[in-house]
Amino acid sequence: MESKDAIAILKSLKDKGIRFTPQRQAILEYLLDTNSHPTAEEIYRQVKERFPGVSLGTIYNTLNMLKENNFLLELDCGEMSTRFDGNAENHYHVVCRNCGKVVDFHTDLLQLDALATEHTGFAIETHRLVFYGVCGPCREIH
Amino acid sequence: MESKDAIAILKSLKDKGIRFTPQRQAILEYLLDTNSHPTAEEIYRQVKERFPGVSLGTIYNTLNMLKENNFLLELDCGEMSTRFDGNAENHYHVVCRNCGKVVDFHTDLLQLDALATEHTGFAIETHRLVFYGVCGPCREIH
DNA sequence: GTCCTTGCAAAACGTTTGCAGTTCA
DNA sequence: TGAACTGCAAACGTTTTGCAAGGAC
Repeated sequence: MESKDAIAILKSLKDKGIRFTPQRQAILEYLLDTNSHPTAEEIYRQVKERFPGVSLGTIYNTLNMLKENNFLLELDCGEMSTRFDGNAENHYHVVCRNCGKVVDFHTDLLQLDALATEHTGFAIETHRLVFYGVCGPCREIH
Repeated sequence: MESKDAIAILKSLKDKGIRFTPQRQAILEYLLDTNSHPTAEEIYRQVKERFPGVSLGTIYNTLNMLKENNFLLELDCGEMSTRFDGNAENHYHVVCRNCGKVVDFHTDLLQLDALATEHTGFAIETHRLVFYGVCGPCREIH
């Protein structure tokens, strides 16, 4: 069902001395299984249902480990708190100013990096693009 | 020297019942005069040199007021803390992964909004685009 | 057996809020 | 005069850190 496999990812990290723990497996499986862009607190609540004793510290520990290894994307969604995206592949986000919903949007805009390099002389490695607006359902209400 | 005038901006806000205070003038003048994308703390330190008694609360108060009135842009620069840009016109940012420098980069990419609307059905109002890479000087060192 | 990871609690961090006194209009 | 604003300090929510116990390899 999942395009990526939590177990495979964790095993691939063993070379770096990163250990496979059931908590990490549960966190990663949840992240790969959802497309809801959860906050750290939401991840904590979900994982706690399978691991009642898990601590928020472990959630942050694992999120930071995954971020450092590029298996996780951290999103800044305007005024909402930080959210996480288990899909670190190239895609963009659209945030509803009214209900806070975050939607993925896949397209290929690699030419933007070349444009930025040309203007600034930086060696551009990546970019982050977020759109803000009002989603379909919220437009009907207002 | 400045393209915008702090006094003119503050006077234009009087209609909304927003008062002109010397602290606000000092904060706005500093923001318009710098292109260094300061953090709230940096703004506080700078303004305190002219107003030794100014409080960090007043800095945040003023920054929020300016944000609400679209005279200020709030930036999320990856792992660094929030930074502010006194130039709220359409432009993009390039962040150096090595030294943290933030550089402006002006270009017109309004067609991106149309692309996002087409893909998602949102009424897109604005977008935020940040590039990450390594700046010229840092490339020479490494 | 080693040392990485865990849970817990306290601390740190950036930002917001409450309040009494002050200032602008 | 009266509402808006100030400085100060306490509170807030999120994230990080310290440490002793536990678990992976």
